[in-house]
Amino acid sequence: MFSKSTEYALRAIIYLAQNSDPDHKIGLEELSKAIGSPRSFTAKIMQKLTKDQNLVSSVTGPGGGFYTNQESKTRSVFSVLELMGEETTITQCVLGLDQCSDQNPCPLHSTYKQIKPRLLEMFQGKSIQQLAKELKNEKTVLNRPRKAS
Amino acid sequence: MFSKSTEYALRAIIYLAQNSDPDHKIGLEELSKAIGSPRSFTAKIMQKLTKDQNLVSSVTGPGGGFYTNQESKTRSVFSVLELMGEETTITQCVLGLDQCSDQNPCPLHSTYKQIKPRLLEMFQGKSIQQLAKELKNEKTVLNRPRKAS
DNA sequence: ATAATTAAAGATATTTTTATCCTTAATTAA
DNA sequence: TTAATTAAGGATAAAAATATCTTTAATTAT
Ligand code: FES
Ligand code: FES
Repeated sequence: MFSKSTEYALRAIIYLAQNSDPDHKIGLEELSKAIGSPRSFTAKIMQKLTKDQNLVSSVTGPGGGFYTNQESKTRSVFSVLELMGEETTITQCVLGLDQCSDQNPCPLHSTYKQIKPRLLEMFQGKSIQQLAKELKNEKTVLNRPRKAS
Repeated sequence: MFSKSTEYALRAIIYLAQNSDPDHKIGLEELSKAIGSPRSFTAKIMQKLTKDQNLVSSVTGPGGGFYTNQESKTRSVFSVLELMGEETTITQCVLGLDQCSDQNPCPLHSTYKQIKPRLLEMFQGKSIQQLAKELKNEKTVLNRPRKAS
């Protein structure tokens, strides 16, 4: 559904929401291993995420790393999608027409019209923190286990 | 949501379902203009679609072109997605984990679990012919109008 | 048979996405 | 102040997606 970059970004920020705070930062090494993403590529994505204030912060040097503060954890999952330029994945026309609207509907529009709001709600209605909590409570995972448990 | 290739494929097959039959074939020129896709690239996609029997047929030479027969029009939109290798776009884990299942759910799984069946139904429950009919009846479009009407 | 038309097939080209590596800058600890 | 650590930034590289062009094969009309 989303690009690898966005998948990594989502996994990374959820991991940080669960495991970091301003007093406990996570290094790139731990982070990329935890979410099962290529280290250097993840570095690039983190640079993008830290560009946007309010989402992910970082500090260089010993003891440094990436972290989320309390406020950033309240941001919606959708805000991550926006930052990664993936709103269109949900909002654009399924057949690729210039705009998805009731004005010039494609043949799939009337059906997609019913699903799109649910997809938006799925991401807009969930905060990063909520996902992190589910991770803790419901035994969900962020990495790619080779064998199912 | 889908790749350009898949978007073109869907638009093409819907156009053919509406405008072609074994006695009235559509040339690449008309087809690519009608759906607003790059001509040569569309040719490649059509080759893929004609490889699968039952979906799109073609004939070379004067009067030749692409067409759909009555049976192929009854196929589901999902069958096109399968042919284009896009089932995973819907079925795979939103966070990119190896598998999307209740076994090793990611933090978004419980929410996506409610939407995924609707997305599948959206494509499995619609035949190509149904979309072509909507195109005719409900004034839907397949190209990219520069100005909304 | 020959010429014209059309898709199939193959070769390339371009762009975007994904990924790695190397150098620099910031921070901390000794 | 020096050395160590860590992310930032820049330069490439590799792979995949998108796109174009040229040649070939099939079919039809003359
Ligand atoms: S116009 Fe195509 S999905 Fe809305
Ligand atoms: S496991 Fe992630 S969406 Fe199902």
